[in-house]
Amino acid sequence: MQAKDKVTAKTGYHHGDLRQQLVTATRQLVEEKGQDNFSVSDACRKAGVSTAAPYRHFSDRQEMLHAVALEGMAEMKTAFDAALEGKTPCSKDAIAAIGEAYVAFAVAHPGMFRMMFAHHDPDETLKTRGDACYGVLLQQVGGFIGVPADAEEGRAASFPLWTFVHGLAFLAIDRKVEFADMSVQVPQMVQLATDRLLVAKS
Amino acid sequence: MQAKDKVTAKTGYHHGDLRQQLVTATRQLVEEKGQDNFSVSDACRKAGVSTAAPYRHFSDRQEMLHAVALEGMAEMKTAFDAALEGKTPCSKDAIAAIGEAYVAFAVAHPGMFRMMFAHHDPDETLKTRGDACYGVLLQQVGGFIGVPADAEEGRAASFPLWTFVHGLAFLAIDRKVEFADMSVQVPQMVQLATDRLLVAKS
DNA sequence: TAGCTATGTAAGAGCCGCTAACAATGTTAG
DNA sequence: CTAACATTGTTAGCGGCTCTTACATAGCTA
Repeated sequence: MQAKDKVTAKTGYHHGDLRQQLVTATRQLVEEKGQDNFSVSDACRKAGVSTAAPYRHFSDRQEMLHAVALEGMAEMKTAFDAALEGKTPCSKDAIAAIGEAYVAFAVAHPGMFRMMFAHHDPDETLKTRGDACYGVLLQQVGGFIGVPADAEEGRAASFPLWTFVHGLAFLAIDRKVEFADMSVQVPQMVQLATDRLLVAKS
Repeated sequence: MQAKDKVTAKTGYHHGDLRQQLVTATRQLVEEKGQDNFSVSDACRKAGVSTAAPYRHFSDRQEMLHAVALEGMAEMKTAFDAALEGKTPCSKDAIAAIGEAYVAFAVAHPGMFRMMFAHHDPDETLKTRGDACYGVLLQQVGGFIGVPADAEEGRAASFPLWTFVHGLAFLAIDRKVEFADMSVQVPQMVQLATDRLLVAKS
């Protein structure tokens, strides 16, 4: 690979999979430099195409960033499912594991995580994928307290947990708290919050 | 006032208080359009000066945004002090009032609030003012559980509360949760979390 | 009032987002 | 097989942005 950091080499005039390559490039740049300092031109240089090429696949710069948010939300769902493996379903342990995975995901992909939750006006797809993530928690909590996954009672019990790990995630990635050993202290915090906040009746 | 939205009229060649006027303009624009869509040129138009003028007072665009974050952090401290008035010092009620004020501040000034917590590399002043805000909570919690305001035990008891309201604030301003009546439900949530999370021994 | 410092403007370099016109390639109907 | 069309790339360029340089104006002080 001659050019540093090219996402892939171009094979000919047509690219094959430019859209996904641009998403990947955007994602890398967002993590490296933050979404404020990301430029479409940067992504084009990484993908090895002209600066006009992205507009065949995205309506504007914002939509490129949005595509990264979508990708992130899908990956977080996968991370949640993985976190549950080996846990007793609907146990407090399983529920805490989701919270730990949430913060771990944010810390591993801070730029992408921020975009997943930035308020973009009209986006049903992102909301749907977000609901799928939240659904993993709802199901475990519902089972734990003995109500259907979509019951209002389950939502009331789940929301404080989400709120807590969401706050912890942002404090961690914005460096408002310094953990001596994040891989120890974050799970501790999450387990403490789960113990305190998770009760059948809210 | 002829030009729409001018922050103040210019009196002559020299301005008098351009720095503060630019901060105010920046703040207004950040709230209206978000920090991504804020431009130095916009702020100049609002202040009625040339686009080169800000660079006599700020090193770059980022520093203008930073000045807004500083202003916000000072105002949040004031809001905390105001929230404590009429409350029994070091009561659970007082502690919950700080949390409610935290979320209310974020909802009232979402653009500024986001900047107050965006991770900017080397900024001691912002951290100091942030510590002053956190100090209000630490003092109340310390008093509640009966330890000095700077005791490690007080920090351990306060941090989960901060984490929770921080998460609630971001979920609210990013519209990830829709409250039927925010002025009712947010205090309920905060009081619930305070009850559950605030115990003497962590 | 002369000189110094502070703070404004004008002009422009360089980058970016995005568009319009065009070119190369892939696809499909006859 | 080929002509027509759809797709997806390029080149060139407009307008706007950040920030710098050189200069102009105004307030302060000796």
